[in-house]
Amino acid sequence: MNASGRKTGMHENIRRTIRTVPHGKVATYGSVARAAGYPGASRLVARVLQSYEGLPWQRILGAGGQIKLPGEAGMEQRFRLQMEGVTFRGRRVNMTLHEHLFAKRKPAPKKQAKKIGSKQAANH
DNA sequence: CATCTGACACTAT
DNA sequence: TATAGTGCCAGAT
Repeated sequence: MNASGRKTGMHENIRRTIRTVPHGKVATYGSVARAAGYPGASRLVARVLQSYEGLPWQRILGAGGQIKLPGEAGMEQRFRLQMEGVTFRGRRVNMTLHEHLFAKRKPAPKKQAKKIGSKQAANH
């Protein structure tokens, strides 16, 4: 990692978080961002979804369970979700039944002020 | 380095 | 419920 701090790690964290959303469940951009450790970076989640392949992108929705994908892509997302057993309430997903709750996470990835003696102290 | 842009979120109207 | 303005964050120009 960089002395300055993490860099590519952000995308990696977000990707990992997205993969934890199980089949038949959904999450929102905002909740994924928080769970990954980047509260407020909802737009970053969207960027990651477009940048990487192999992610369960259909399980990520806008606040309230709304599909944010425009046009046909949005229709496909809805279709895929329904294939997974996800139900809708009008145009939005019934979050009450399908929202995936992430485990609590650190408020932020801030640089921990040197915590304990580090791994070296423990020595291997 | 300044701006613009986008699969967003939140609040006010 | 729909629209508009503001805040966010990183990548592209």
